[in-house]
Amino acid sequence: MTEAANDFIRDAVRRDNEQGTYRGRVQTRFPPEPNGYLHIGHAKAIVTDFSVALDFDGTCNLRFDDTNPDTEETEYVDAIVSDIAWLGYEPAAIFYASDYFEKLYEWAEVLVREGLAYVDDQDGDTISAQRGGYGRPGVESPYRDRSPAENLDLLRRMRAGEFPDGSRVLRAKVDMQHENMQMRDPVMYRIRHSPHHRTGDAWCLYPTYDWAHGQSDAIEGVTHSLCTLEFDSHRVLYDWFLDHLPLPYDQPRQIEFARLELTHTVTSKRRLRSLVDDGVVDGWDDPRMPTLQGLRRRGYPAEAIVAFCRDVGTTRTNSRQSIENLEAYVRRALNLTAQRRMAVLRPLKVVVTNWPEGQVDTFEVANNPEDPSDGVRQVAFTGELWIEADDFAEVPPPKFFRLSPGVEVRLRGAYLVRCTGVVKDEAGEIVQVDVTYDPETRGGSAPDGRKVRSTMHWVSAAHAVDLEVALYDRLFSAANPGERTGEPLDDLNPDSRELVAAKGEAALAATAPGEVVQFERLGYFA
RNA sequence: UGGGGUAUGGGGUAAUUGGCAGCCCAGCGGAUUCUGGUUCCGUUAGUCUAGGUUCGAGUCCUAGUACCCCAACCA
Repeated sequence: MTEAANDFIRDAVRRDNEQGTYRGRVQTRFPPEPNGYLHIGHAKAIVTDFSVALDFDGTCNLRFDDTNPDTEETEYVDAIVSDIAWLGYEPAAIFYASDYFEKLYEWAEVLVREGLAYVDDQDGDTISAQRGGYGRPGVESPYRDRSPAENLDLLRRMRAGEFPDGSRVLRAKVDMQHENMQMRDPVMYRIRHSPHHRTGDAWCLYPTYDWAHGQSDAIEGVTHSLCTLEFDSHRVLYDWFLDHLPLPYDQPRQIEFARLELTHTVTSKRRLRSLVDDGVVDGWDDPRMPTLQGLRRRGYPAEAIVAFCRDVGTTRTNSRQSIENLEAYVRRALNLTAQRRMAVLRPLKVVVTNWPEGQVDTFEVANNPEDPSDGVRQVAFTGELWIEADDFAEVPPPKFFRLSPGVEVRLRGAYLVRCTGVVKDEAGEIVQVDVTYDPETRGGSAPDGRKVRSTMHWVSAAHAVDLEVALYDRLFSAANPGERTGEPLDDLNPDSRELVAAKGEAALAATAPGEVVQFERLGYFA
């Protein structure tokens, strides 16, 4: 055991180990359905599944829950595999529920022979109506008491493709009066003459989640099947199936935990898909999406996401984390590694009135003050600059330390300058600020030791580059060393461009040709 | 309407299982700082309600309240 983290899941595992339930073995799995891209909510499940296994020297598999051919695609499989790798986890093995279709079918025949499953000829609406409701018992299907022999014959013919979609299902024979709706003879197999992304046309019979999941766990030798809270009421059924089957390993245990929700963030695959399908965003990896690929392009380092998921903990309490908390982890990670650049989002022109005509000065600036080993860069200084409009106030409010008439400030890494006047247009808007620089303060410090209250970002007008393009590309490469997006903002739709500019209140520092780095918030949240 | 689950500062999450309610985010105050960043120090604020057991209750008991999940041939 590497870590002594404390939560109810680890407590349960520890207890199992003490009692020898699984002879000390710990095996989990992350079981996504390949019908969409992984999002921040999945990261929580991934971190939980993998870290519990790792903490107890166990293993965690990736298993695709591909039991519904109508919604699943290889594209999603590939994306999920690479997203998990990006987060830094390596599955012990990659499996598919579809690997087990034959075994599942074999086990279904076992239940049929024992009189624990039957073929129902009724349609979905009828079955649903017969199921009853909360506080209302269900009624038994007229086909419920078919003989095992007849059921076996029908099941085989279902598999052989003799019947059309929806005409028959295989149901578990449990209890139509059961207070738990999941136990009222749940459907195990439905007929679906659809090609499957892996098994092609081999099957026209597909297992439901309930019939596939626990059995897949058992086949793989999973010990602790961690899932989210909404499956709590399925646990009785999970156990019921397993109780009646000849399992190759010890019977796995399902443990539920609360999913991760974030404020201002949509984590419903259905709604995310519609954003993609309706063209509201450019794709699943649009930086505005809460998908792992979107967050990655937004500049979130994987380790920040993992640390966040670990620290919010695993509980059975439904809750919603604030996006600010996640961002705090992102900032913490980026602060250590991100190279700084000066940037100006809302430019205001500054003219250095005593600057020698045509002179260009070059300064060497540290890329990252937090990490001196990260090198330096050259930044050009001229007599015509841009500063952030917010950094100037003609009439400074209380506690405003930046530029205003008569006040001296430091232009980061360059010179101390003092404001000598403003230029306004006919409408009275300030269009230019005049300053004088002190040649003795080259590099930003005064020989006489005098202090200034503020240090500001600046950009040489002649040397500045398009922030939007730089911002997007740099954010990506800051989080993914060595890579570039290859598609700067020009390739994004106009809306997203504006959003980047408006919301990228990059705590930025610095601006030098072409680069941006640290930021506080960037993105789009509904 | 029946069953299941969950309640700890503004948002999250701990408490050696009955023994000083701790930590993160946010807020506030201060120090440092060539990023109003970072870092450091300090600080505000909490056990759903009402009873009960106990020397002692977030934890145990009783009765309430609020919220979440379940009636797909989705997962």
